[in-house]
Amino acid sequence: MRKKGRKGEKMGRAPCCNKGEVKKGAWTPEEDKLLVDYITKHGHGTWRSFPKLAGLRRCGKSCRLRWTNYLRPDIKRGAFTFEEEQTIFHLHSLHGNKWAAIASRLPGRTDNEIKNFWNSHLRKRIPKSSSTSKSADTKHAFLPPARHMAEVDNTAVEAEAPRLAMDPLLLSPAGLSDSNNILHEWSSCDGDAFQKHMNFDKVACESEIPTIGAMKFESESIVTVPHLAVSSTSESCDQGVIKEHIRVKEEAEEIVNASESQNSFEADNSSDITLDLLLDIPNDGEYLQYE
DNA sequence: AATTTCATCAACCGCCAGGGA
DNA sequence: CTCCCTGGCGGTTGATGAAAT
Repeated sequence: MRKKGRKGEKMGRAPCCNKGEVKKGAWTPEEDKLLVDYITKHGHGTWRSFPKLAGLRRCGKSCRLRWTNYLRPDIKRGAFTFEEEQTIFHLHSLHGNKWAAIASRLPGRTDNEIKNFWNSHLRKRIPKSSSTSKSADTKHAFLPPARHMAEVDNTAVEAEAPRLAMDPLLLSPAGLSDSNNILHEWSSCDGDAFQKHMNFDKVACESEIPTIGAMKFESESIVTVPHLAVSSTSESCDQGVIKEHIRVKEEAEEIVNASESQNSFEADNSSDITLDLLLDIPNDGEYLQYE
């Protein structure tokens, strides 16, 4: 939702500060000291007026960012721990790229830091689209072609919602008009499957890739079905993944069957198709031939 | 040793939501 | 109710150093 410009003003956003007068780029130790000293003594007050008061030739926004991302005393620096990685994966599976929300659950870590860590480290462990999975390097190969929840952020869900709502296999009598509800429901399903597969991954593959749930929309609820997405470096691990995947599919079948018994509006032969859609399994079992 | 490529991360940019006038 | 200001957020960029050639 864009807001209207000011009366009598050209459309377009007014700059937050005079670009000609403010300094940009890396902060110097002197600037850091000025910023910290002032905030320590007076607090930051209004960020817009902060630079002038603190004697800095910086944009207020830049000052805020420098403080919140780097100079704040409670910031924890250094490598992320395994537990933190797990937490990030978990929260990302729930919230998508809501870095601030994720950061709020990781004391001492900033949204910027988490975002960078995700983009430079964790994202690489997520499978690319199934069409490219076969040619992907085997070091970070995934079975089967699965869609990580990381890719199902708000935008994706919103983009998918109309299509899903029109999909006869997934059609819900209640409709899917509100993607926030989808996310909400999704979030409310937090946990067990994810944790289970995190543990599985850890034991079987020493991998930290979480799983996701595939969604099936029912009249008043969403059923989540666990999904495998495992980074693998060994054949034995792949075998384990396949077995686990089969087991998960069986579990999913039970869930789908149970739901279908309450939703007779669906086509009779839809369950298998729906299940495969839920699991993103190619019909020809192509992924099983994966090398 | 020089050059190129890659990875990381601090910082910037533009958009949005919330609140006050 | 509308407009405006501010803080906050997420995506992207660019500087820098490390690794590879």
